[in-house]
Amino acid sequence: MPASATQALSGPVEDYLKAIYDLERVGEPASTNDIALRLAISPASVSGMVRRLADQGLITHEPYRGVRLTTGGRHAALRTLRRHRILECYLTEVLGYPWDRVHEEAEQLEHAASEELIERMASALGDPKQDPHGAPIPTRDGRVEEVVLLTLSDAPAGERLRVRRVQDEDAERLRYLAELGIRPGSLVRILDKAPFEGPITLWVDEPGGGATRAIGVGLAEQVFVEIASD
Amino acid sequence: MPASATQALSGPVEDYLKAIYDLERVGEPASTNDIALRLAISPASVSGMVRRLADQGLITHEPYRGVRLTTGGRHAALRTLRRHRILECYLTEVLGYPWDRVHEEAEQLEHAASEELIERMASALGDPKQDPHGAPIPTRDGRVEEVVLLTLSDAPAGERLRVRRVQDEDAERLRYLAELGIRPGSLVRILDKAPFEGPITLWVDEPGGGATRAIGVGLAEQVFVEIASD
DNA sequence: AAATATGTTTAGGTCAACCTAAACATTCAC
DNA sequence: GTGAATGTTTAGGTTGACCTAAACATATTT
Repeated sequence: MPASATQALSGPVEDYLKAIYDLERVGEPASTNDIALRLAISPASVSGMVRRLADQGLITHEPYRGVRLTTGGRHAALRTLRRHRILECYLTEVLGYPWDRVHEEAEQLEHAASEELIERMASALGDPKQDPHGAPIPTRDGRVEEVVLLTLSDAPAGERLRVRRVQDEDAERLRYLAELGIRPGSLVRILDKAPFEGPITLWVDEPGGGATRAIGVGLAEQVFVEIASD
Repeated sequence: MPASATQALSGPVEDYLKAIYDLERVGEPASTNDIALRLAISPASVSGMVRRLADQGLITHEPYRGVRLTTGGRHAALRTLRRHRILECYLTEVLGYPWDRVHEEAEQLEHAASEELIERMASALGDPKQDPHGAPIPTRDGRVEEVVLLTLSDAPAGERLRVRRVQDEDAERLRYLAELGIRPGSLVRILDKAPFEGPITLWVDEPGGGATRAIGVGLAEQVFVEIASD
């Protein structure tokens, strides 16, 4: 049974598709365990859901080799992602939500908001291209340009770096990054990388000058940058 | 187990409580069948849910005599009602939703929106007192003034009447009423009530003059009015 | 007071989405 | 190429929210 038109999907199904999309994007096809870990669900439950998704034609599954989105599945995932990110934009820009609490709220609303609502919000915002954490917003017809970015932990020392995107899942982390002045658009320069997974020391440009900061590798892996062109 | 604090309730539970609140408001305690009819659910299913709600201390149930909200249950119902109505206001006033589609969208969102979101919307609107259909919005601490109103089908002929509220469940009905110029705030006068449940002829004041309209009793029962004081 | 109509509940079943514990398959290291 | 570690699936169970069909209780009419 191939996934044909835009049928309504349940909240959990949308969450699985989003997770699979994201895992696939990073590297190999998503494994049962990866999905389980990311959604905080037992591997056994994932096994069951994977079968259902495959039956619905949203994914293909080669046992022990992982799961891939079909075209239909990818479209469904991108629709949900669009909702999520438009909501995040709207909540921060129009309703004044703080950076770190937006993800959680959008997570709930994305399953309930109609296409019409999302499009009304999008127009009110002038069709934003990125969400508040720097993630690209898929278009109505399911296109995204996913740029491959360096993580701050892999970036070279000495160069001027522009922060492009940060992982938005963990509210506390986001609060901390904001405190350090690290958000999409910020300019930073790595001064030193301590060996053995040690802290990274960097210079963060700020309106009134700048500051030296040190962050751990774990946190640096959540920050995506590109080498500043100019 | 009495309902103490503000626990999260499932969507269906919130829908039951809203329905019971509304039925109770009109008259006698809500019967199993009334609830079933209103929610388009089988009476048997309602029986089951009623037991669960009673176990949770949200309602009291005297078999064959009906169901009543407890204080906790009433508060929960009013919280949901507040969400719903704030959402309706926000969707129409800020996002330009048409009158007749707002109810449906709010019905979905009310179960997903956090208290914080609702309060942010409420402040953005300047704490509205009524939703777009004229229904009063409960306050944060669970107060509503429910005014008893006449239906247009019961109202006396000849008097100047002000439309205060219309039932919002049926989108087509709403569209039709809007066409006739009948919405909260409109001024009307009954010219004639045909006998045997016949049509009601009325004069509807409109910006550029007014018009004579005829509507059936069924529709007139959905329109609440008061005698215009001035 | 019996018969009928109406309203309610019980019995038994389904489906989605989870769970744990146990069995099974694959890969990797030695 | 055997054994351990890792990853996946099956078996069996739970919960919420629904269903139909049948049994039961109350109310109404005659």
